[in-house]
Amino acid sequence: MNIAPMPPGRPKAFDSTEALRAALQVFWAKGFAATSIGDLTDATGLGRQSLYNEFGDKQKLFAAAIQNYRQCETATMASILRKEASTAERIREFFRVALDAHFDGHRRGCFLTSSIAIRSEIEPELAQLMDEAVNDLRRAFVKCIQDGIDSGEVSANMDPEALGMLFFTQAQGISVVGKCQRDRATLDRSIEALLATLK
Amino acid sequence: MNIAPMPPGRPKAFDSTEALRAALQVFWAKGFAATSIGDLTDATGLGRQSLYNEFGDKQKLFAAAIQNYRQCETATMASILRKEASTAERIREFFRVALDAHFDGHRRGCFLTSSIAIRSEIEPELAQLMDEAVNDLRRAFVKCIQDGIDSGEVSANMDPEALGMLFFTQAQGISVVGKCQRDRATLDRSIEALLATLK
DNA sequence: TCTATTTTTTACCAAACAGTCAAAAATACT
DNA sequence: AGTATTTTTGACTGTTTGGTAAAAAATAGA
Repeated sequence: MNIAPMPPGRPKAFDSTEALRAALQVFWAKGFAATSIGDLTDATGLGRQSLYNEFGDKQKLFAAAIQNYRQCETATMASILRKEASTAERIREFFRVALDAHFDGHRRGCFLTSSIAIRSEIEPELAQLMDEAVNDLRRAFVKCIQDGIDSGEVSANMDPEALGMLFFTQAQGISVVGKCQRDRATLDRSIEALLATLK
Repeated sequence: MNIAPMPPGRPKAFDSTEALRAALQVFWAKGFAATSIGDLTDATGLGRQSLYNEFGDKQKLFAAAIQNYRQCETATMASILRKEASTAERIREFFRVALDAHFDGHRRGCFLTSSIAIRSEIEPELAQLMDEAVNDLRRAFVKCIQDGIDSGEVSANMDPEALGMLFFTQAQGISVVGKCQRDRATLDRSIEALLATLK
């Protein structure tokens, strides 16, 4: 495998995905409409023109941020639901990690959840992108339930689509509720109550 | 009881709460940051100056919209949880009404849910307002569970705070998920699965 | 009809906005 | 060293923004 030959012209003074991650943080913290190009150049360190050269306009950059979030954060969370463990244990771990990240850190909730909540601020073409990204997680929940049915852990009478949707919706809800509810213990107990549906 | 004496000066050409409701619709549809004063004057029919005279600035108007939503929509939904029926039946009815309104109508989700999701767009003083408003609903769920425990319908081993939080979070989640999930039937079945936690 | 008071209308402002252009700077290749 | 190519810099544009000022219009009471 050859190393890519150096292209002619002045080399870029920034790392593209690093800049994208910085932009994502701003969109995540402020939302699409409330984020200005100035906010983005500040956060990325890129000059205005460099930002436009690299990512196109504000909306294209937002789309790229969604994609990056999907590939990094969403994929990581979904992978928890595919671990080698019982269905209940995987789901418990999912919510534990989600709540840890939330309460120990940013308290910003899921970027996709917030983006969907304000989707009307943005163009409809982006809506589809958000739907696809968030559906990765829903499908992962459904698959996790199905695994439990296959292994006999979960009753075969159960409806994996409905149960998957239930857990998925709860995850979305927590992303919102976590912003205005600082009592984590009650949220932990509510998840334990939810896990009882598997029995 | 006397009728209010007509004040001096030119009479207002609009109804204040009617204008507020129109403004609420715009904020609900577009979000705070993406709503311009022009959008608001268009929707209310008020002149720019009349809008400022009546409601103060954009943020104060948004606060008034939240209050109105709390008193109308949130209160109506919470009252379903206090009806004369079993705990399970009240909750089932709650979600039925919520999903009916969503899928038959605007598909905009709960105004409070969306506002909380983008709360960083707005001033922190408004955050408290949103928290209080949405907590009305959480408390209504807790009370509904407690009623079930008192009547013997729900096991006394259950934790009403945790279960109330569970249902409340699910309601918030549905408000988001409903925007990108057009399969209502699965949502209905997920609610039935959730109601099984009461047994 | 005149005065006091309030709302409406119209015009306006400075700031912020998204996006563009053209010149300057930095590199690879010859 | 010179040329081709690309990125960076900094200025610029027309528009939209939230908010305000002042005059015009509409009413009650005298």
